[in-house]
Amino acid sequence: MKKHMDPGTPLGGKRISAQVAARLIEALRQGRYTGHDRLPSEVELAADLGVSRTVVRDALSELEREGFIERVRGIGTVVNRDVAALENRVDHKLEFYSMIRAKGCEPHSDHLEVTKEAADQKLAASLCLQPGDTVLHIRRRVLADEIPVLYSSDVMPLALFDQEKLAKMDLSCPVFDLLEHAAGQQTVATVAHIHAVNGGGQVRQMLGLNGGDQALLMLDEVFYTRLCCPILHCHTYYTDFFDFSIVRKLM
Amino acid sequence: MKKHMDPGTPLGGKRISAQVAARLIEALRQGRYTGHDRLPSEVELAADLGVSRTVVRDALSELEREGFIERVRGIGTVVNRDVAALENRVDHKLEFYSMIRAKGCEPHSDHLEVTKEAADQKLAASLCLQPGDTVLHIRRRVLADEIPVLYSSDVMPLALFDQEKLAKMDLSCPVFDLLEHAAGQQTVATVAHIHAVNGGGQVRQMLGLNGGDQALLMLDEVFYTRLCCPILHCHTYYTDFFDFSIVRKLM
DNA sequence: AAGTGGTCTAGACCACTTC
DNA sequence: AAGTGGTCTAGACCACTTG
Repeated sequence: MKKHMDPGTPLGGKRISAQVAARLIEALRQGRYTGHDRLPSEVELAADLGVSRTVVRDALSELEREGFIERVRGIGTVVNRDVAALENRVDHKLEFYSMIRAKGCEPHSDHLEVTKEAADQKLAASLCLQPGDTVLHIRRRVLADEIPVLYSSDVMPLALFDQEKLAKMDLSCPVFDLLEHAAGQQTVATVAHIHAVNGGGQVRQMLGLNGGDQALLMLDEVFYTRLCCPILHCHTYYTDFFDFSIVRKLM
Repeated sequence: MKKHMDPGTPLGGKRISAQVAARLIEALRQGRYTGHDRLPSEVELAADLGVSRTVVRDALSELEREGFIERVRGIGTVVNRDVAALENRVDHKLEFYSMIRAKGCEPHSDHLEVTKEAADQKLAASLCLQPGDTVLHIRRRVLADEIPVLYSSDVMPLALFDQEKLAKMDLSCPVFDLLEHAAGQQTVATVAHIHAVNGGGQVRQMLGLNGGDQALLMLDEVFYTRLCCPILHCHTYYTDFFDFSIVRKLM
């Protein structure tokens, strides 16, 4: 009998179901199956690609989770024509600089403020600290060309960091780089609260909105490591420069 | 040899993996595993519950998709202490009336406006119609006790409906009931765009905000059937009465 | 009756973490 | 070495839709 296919390939490697998923997503983005069209059946895909039906189902589960398709018993796998084209999905990773470049602008940031402060009770609770523990507070604004588009305030437990490494780093880099390189931590999920606000005088001034009546979208967000430990609390104020989208599954 | 467990039970029935998932979620909500605690291992759960590891993994996949847990190779299944307590998750179904009751208020709606209009090009595109096709337009505001908390504008293709059934219905009911009972359609997913706005004079007046400077959260949202057909376009303006949350997976 | 996706079992091997 | 989750195969039967 033929040897089984290699299972358990490393995550960064050539996981078969991920390959299949990526291939299908790419096909969708290029409009191969759009309209009210359907994908080939699971058995057909399995045969075409020379893998088991389970692999195909794993790949399709990925696509379904992301909203690209719906699977209907007795019917088939249906494509959502609109989802593949979405940008800035709040349910995915958001990278300020990429988002700005995607709109044809050149991103940069200024008004950087780095302080070490004592955590108040509320903040301590959200980051699993004791009130009074020291946190690293980084505030900045980000601009697209010369237009201010967001203001952010990031808070991390100072104890997380290797102080020597931290001292050597450029604090104007994304906080995720700080966490990764000076604290050895990665974030994999967040809990965010979404608000529409005016932002108060200082934030509005930073964003050049004093005098106008433009509302701001504010995300109040805690980031977690893969071990579900909260390590970052962000407040981010966005102008209407960005168009955020989200795919909701009504379960 | 022992007979296999019954597979393929109907969706509304007693699907084993869903039972396991529900049971685990309930345990999490009651704080059984919270803290930085872990769930029992997959093999252990499988043995405890008398099912295959696949069933357990299916259930855990569900929990992971919803953000309740993270699964870490070589470590185990870690619980996110904060997610189980979340309310009003934008990545789930939102029911106005339940949300209002959950805050201890009594919901009702008024200022209902029902019209039949011709779809402009933009609207037609979002609902897969021809420009000029007739749409059913329903506007209303919703109050918590006597406080206005949201204003919504819902648009559906008129052709979808059985006109006789529609005529018999109470148009002040949720649009989802109209779609289900007069058009035989259910929505399973949406694509939403999130904006912070002021809302303009009419909306602000409806929400009793003229004079103040409170910003509004606006969701511009298209609803799809399980066959990925767009059947409903909503614009909803929320005051800060609600606190919307979302779990983001950074993939 | 035939074809579709949905669920489940059983068994195997892999990669990662901890001891 | 032992234990964890991750991936894959193979096979079975079920529920739903269509002809």
